[in-house]
Amino acid sequence: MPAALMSKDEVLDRLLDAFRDKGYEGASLSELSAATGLPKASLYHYFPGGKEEMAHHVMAHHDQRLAKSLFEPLRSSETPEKKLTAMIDTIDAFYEGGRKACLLERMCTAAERDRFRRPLRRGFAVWVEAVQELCIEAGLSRAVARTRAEDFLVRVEGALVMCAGTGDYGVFARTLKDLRRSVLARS
Amino acid sequence: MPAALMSKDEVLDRLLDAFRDKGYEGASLSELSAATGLPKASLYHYFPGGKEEMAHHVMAHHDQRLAKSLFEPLRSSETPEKKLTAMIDTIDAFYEGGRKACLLERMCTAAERDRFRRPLRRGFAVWVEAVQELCIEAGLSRAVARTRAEDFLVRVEGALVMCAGTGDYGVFARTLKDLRRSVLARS
DNA sequence: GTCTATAATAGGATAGAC
DNA sequence: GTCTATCCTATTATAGAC
Repeated sequence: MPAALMSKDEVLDRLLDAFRDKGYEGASLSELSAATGLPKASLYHYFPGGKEEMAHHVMAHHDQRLAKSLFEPLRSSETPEKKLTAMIDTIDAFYEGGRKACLLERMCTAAERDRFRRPLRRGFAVWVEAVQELCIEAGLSRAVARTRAEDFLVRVEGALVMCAGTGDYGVFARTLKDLRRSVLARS
Repeated sequence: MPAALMSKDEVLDRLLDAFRDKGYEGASLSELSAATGLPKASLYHYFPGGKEEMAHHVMAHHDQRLAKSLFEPLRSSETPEKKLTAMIDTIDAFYEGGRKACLLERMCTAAERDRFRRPLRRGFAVWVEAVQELCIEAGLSRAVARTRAEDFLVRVEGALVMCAGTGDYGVFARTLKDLRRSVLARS
């Protein structure tokens, strides 16, 4: 990628930041250029398909990051409770307490969302399945685990929307706090 | 507004639809023109401030609609349980079972969101307060009612995001079903 | 491989006839 | 009040020098 000044991951990190801050249509090539420090023509050199290709690569990069920071720790030999705690801590950090938006949410509310249907479905599905497995491990039935996992995502995404709309980040903190105690609970 | 061919409310309804479908940056003037049947110049005649003014009027119109369909019924003399049921039925219809997006969510994830901070805060606040009052009426403490109400909004918004991302509208149905029984519950 | 300069197009906004 | 025709700017995208 950029000679050796910046790694591919570094570039993708910055594009990810730009997309999740501004959204797909909101992130202009000028901003993507500024965010990466690369002139537009250089971006096109790496991503001949333009903005759409950048977004696809960013989504794949996002998958990687979640896989490493969120899902990999779930495969450890800790108790489900400890793994849940770790996951929620990571989520809190990743979204900076509700101050940063979710890439998936930004992409699925984009006017061009149809072009990203596959990676979006996949992105949500992978996450839901990870939480579901954790619930199963904690002794919940497959069906209950599934709805718990979907509800988990619903509340994280919803809390991020509320924070963006109101500026009250306490909602995110309280949502995570409640999820810590409710996700794996019996009954 | 348009001579007498279309009422102001009709125009605003169509603009509302366009904005909540495409988002603020995604809804181009050409699309807004097509959605209303009015040429761009006519739109500028009614909204001299352009797209930003249109969005502000649409948000005010949205407030009106929610006030009438969601909040007004809450002032009836029915039981809180019945009023909650009515509210959730209305929500289900308004979002077409999760197939239609929320205007507030679309606007607060817009790149230009700063220009709509006031109406966004207000839009969320009015809604939260309405649900909070309902919870208080049902016998919950002010503090509990507040978190219940915020959680209500969090889950509605989150379910809409999940539906948009996955195409699985069962999530919205299940979320509403769960809210019907949990929002006013004691404990 | 990298960047300056520029083309092509779409978007927001207006002029001015009717 | 309404619409056709047009302007200006920003945006995506590319050519081509180095």
